Amino acid sequence: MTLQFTDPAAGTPLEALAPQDDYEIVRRTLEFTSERYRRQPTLAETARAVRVGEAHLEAVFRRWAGLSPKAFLQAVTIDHARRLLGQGLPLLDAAHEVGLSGPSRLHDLFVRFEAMSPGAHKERGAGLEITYGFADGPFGRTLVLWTDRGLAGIGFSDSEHGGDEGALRDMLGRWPAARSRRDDTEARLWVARVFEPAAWRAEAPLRIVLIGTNFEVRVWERLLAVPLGEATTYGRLAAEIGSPKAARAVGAAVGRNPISFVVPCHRAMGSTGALTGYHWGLTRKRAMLGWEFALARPAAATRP
DNA sequence: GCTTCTCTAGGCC
DNA sequence: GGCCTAGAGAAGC
Repeated sequence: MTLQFTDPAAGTPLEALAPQDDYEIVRRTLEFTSERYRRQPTLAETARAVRVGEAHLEAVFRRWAGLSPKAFLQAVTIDHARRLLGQGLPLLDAAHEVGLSGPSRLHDLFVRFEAMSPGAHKERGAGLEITYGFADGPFGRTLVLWTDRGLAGIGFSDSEHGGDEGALRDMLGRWPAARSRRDDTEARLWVARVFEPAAWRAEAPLRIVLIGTNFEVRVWERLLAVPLGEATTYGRLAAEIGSPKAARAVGAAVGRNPISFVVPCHRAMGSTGALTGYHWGLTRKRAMLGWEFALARPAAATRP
């Protein structure tokens, strides 16, 4: 399927890959292995539990992440998370314009954000015109919401979250006074733009609108500055926005992030490297981190 | 190592 | 004020 992306800010036609069917196998693999992380199961055991052949499992992972199942699963262990945190991130000084991706972030999803005024937020989305739609993506069935100013929300539909209806209620419920209409065709274009690394280009930044309280928006902006393939902690985020003791409040704000994946709340974890939580399920958080790990280290992907 | 306890900040009603 | 958190660190096992 070939998709033409119509956002004037982003522009080029691109092939949609979105191997959404592979995600189900990846998800089951992650669930199985994280249940028994003490004793890492072999490929054969995993394939049996996921009810696919070993060769198929291998092929799915290579197609989906560009890594062997073994390499992928190593990338989502707690040890690896600790190593990510150990690297540390340079603190940005207060004057630094966070959120806007610089040219140095070659592999990242380039984003230009706009924050919704507190006034507009108080009115619970009154006056907002939201279009939404569902499309398949690499992390399952994806709900996208947008306004004429850019992308406003991303959520996921699965049985744990009440299917399409539950996901929609969750997302639209954040702006109950907004008017909304559905457009699945354009939603497919958004999903292709967001989840296709080839479309991440500095000269065609993704426009997003952050709609939240001042505090929430500050946390989300800071999250946008965490590079792909790296991780941070809630405590570190708190220190970076100038409230070093507010780790818990930061966690709450991160949990309310409306634009999942784009605002990389999956790159935030507890101080021990434990994943601690994710609005759309810990398995999905783990999958996103592993997927990004593969993307950030293409060299490691090809090594046996 | 994991679990429990205590002290938290901030948002929201 | 009171009530929630996708927290953190110490203490105990």
